[in-house]
Amino acid sequence: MIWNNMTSDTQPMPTYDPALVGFQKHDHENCVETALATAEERCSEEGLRLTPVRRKVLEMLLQEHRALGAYVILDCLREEGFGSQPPVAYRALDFLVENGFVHKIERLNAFVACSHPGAIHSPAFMICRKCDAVAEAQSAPAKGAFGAAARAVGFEIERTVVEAEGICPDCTEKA
Amino acid sequence: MIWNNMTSDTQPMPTYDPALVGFQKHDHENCVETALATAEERCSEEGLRLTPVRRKVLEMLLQEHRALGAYVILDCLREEGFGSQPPVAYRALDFLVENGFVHKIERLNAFVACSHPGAIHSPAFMICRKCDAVAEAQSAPAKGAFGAAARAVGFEIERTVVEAEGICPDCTEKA
DNA sequence: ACCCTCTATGTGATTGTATAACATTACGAG
DNA sequence: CTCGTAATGTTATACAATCACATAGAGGGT
Repeated sequence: MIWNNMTSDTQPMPTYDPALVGFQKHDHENCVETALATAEERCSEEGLRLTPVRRKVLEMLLQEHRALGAYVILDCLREEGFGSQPPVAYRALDFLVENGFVHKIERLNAFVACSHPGAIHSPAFMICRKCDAVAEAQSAPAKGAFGAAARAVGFEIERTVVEAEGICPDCTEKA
Repeated sequence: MIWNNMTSDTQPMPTYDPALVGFQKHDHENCVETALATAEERCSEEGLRLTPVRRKVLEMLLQEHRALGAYVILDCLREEGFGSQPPVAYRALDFLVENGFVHKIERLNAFVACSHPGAIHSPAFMICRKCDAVAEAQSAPAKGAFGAAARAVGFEIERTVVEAEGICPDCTEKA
């Protein structure tokens, strides 16, 4: 169990604890495994093919629990013996995003594993500008004043991007 | 229109009417001039310097009334005799965004002139996926359920990106 | 088994987006 | 005028995304 071992230095570069999701501690080891299992189950149910490349990308994003750029992902794929050209990563990401396993963070041009896959949801994100941690939450922008404005002018909303930038509780504490 | 001043390259003429802002008709000629005048006034009031490059970029974005990529802007600057390297465009855009004259549309990696400069506001956008038209509206995501979720976990929101993708009234009519 | 088709992968090349680093110029305050 | 700062110019490069085309596999139907 990693989740009460804050001093773990196995991850060199980011001063970021993968056991912190949604800015809260959890059993990281377990969550990766169960998420992968769930994904596999859902794919076989719906006739989707969670191929090795796609599975590897999803695993990586679950493992890191933060937003990764496409080229970081590509580097990792290369090291694992997969194709090394950008389309390899982008195609896997396209599949995962289309089927709700992964979200794209537009603000960062990066990708993050979905926190509650399966459930139909329009996600919203909180992005810490200090440590780059990303937490997923729910949003319903079409329900509020913005949705009313859209209806008023006759704009038909299909999808919304909601991303808040700020300081996460962890970085607030440190300051 | 600017796209007629450009060299006869392969840029497709947008099937988009600049007199349609916020998906509604308006006096385009007039709005560009007054917006530029207002910007100049505000700059001299606040000690900001609306230099030739910055002014040109703002004028271009007002003229087009749609989201333009940084390199389209850069091309135009080059033709007007300004520097031709990316930082020239990006620095001007940084200035305009920082001071609220222009917004960045994260979803498109593009920039659009602000519809109500001066007023403090957290903008929200509607982006038509057919014609790429962009309309600006107001949002207050921190007021709703999302804001509550942020407060609950101790995340301090500084800025939010709200962008809705869908079909604008004009394109709905045509279909 | 076979062929067929559709999906997925692999690869090279290219285009678009953005920033780092450093030199130079313009401007204002003292 | 001189100095410090802001703005511009330029080279180079990193990162993001797509195009085009070739190859490999998985499944279905005969």
